[in-house]
Amino acid sequence: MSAMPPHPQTAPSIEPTSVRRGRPSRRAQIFEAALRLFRSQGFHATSLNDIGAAAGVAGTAVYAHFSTKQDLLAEAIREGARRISDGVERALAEEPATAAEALEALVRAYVRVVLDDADTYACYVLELRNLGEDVRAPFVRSERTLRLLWRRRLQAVRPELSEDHAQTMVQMAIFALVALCLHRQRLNREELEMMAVTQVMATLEAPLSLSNA
Amino acid sequence: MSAMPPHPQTAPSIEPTSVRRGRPSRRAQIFEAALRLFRSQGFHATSLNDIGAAAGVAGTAVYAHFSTKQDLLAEAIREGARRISDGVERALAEEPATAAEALEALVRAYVRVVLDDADTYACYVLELRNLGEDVRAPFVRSERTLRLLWRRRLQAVRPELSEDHAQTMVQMAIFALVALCLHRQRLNREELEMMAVTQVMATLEAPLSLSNA
DNA sequence: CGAATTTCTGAGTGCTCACTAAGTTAATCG
DNA sequence: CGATTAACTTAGTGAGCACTCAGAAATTCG
Repeated sequence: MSAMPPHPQTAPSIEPTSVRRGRPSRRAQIFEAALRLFRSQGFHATSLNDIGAAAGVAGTAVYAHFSTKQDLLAEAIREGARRISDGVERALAEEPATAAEALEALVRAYVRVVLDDADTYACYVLELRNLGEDVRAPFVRSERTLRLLWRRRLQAVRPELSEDHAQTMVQMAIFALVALCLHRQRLNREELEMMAVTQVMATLEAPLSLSNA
Repeated sequence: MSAMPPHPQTAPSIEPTSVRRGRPSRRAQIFEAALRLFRSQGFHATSLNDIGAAAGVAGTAVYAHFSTKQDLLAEAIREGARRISDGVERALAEEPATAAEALEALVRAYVRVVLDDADTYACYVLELRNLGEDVRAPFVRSERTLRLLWRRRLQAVRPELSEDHAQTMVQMAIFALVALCLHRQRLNREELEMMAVTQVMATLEAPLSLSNA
């Protein structure tokens, strides 16, 4: 049915400003510093001076590139949404043979975003509530659409699941991935991706009742 | 070996104040309101006026029961640590027959805390970083001890796992549970406990490499 | 090089918020 | 009931913060 949740806003993407001679522009430096701080300390515990200092400028220099602190967060979250959306879109294009493979493609798409853009994804998940209602709403909607996609693919594999069960399982699965972008893991990228996909798939495919000794 | 991580501080527990005629004391009302707000908005986004209002008093009335806003959070987290600790202690006392049962007892202990004290546990996990270094340190230590316990019990079931793999799996498992205390689920308590234990056990017992089609 | 524009700085400004102080209401108890 | 104490309120206070502004560097470009 629905192809993809639309991007909440057609983002100016990360680089509307002049790209200086080579290396990362100030804007990008500030943006990444902010992401890092938002993830490690949280939005409200991070001041503009903190961000400026981490990017090597005075706090007020941020205003040359972003209109407001919330705008900085909004752009971070927009970026997170974009990456998830892109990843999922690619997963949707795969046309897998079985329902299980379809689900796995989705899981893998998420895992890759989480591992490759840990700061971004952490903000996307944990700091969304700090956006003003108006800015937040479209992201919440697109999140809902994504979770619906997860649920459908899960229910395709396991038709016996109720909506509520599937919903809860999806939430647990997605949150298990959040663990990977909060504290850095000691495993290398390859191992992590493999393992994360496997673990999450195991969660989703587990029978509902205990079957052990 | 080590029986249990010691409670970071011998807490005054929730009720040192006079218990008024029946019903919850003001202190408890304030404490619960704070927990609820800390979970839903985060520590820094919650003002003392918010807390007071939610408890039916003026913001400054909080100071009659708690010395500082941080102290309120500290007590919330202390309570979370205490409940986890108690639950785990009870799980340790079970003397299960197999390693898998031992692991499951641990998982179940966590699930019960998460489901029964959602607000408390959410604060414990997500707001710990907002405590000052000095207050935070003992909690971080006891957390480390608990994760070590998880890892040992997991490795008892699956000796082939490396430390790093086991560590990451434990983090994912624990975080999957956090999903349950953030947004309220529509399933009833019974179903949730059953399902959560099953899902987490499935994660932990899944083979490391993909085995599907 | 010189002018135009962007980037950055440091000194503000006003607001919010944690916390204090002083006085009032409510509860406890002899 | 009257006195003592705890609980609460209203009105502050000071600090920190997001954000503004005017000018200084730095960069771009003719």
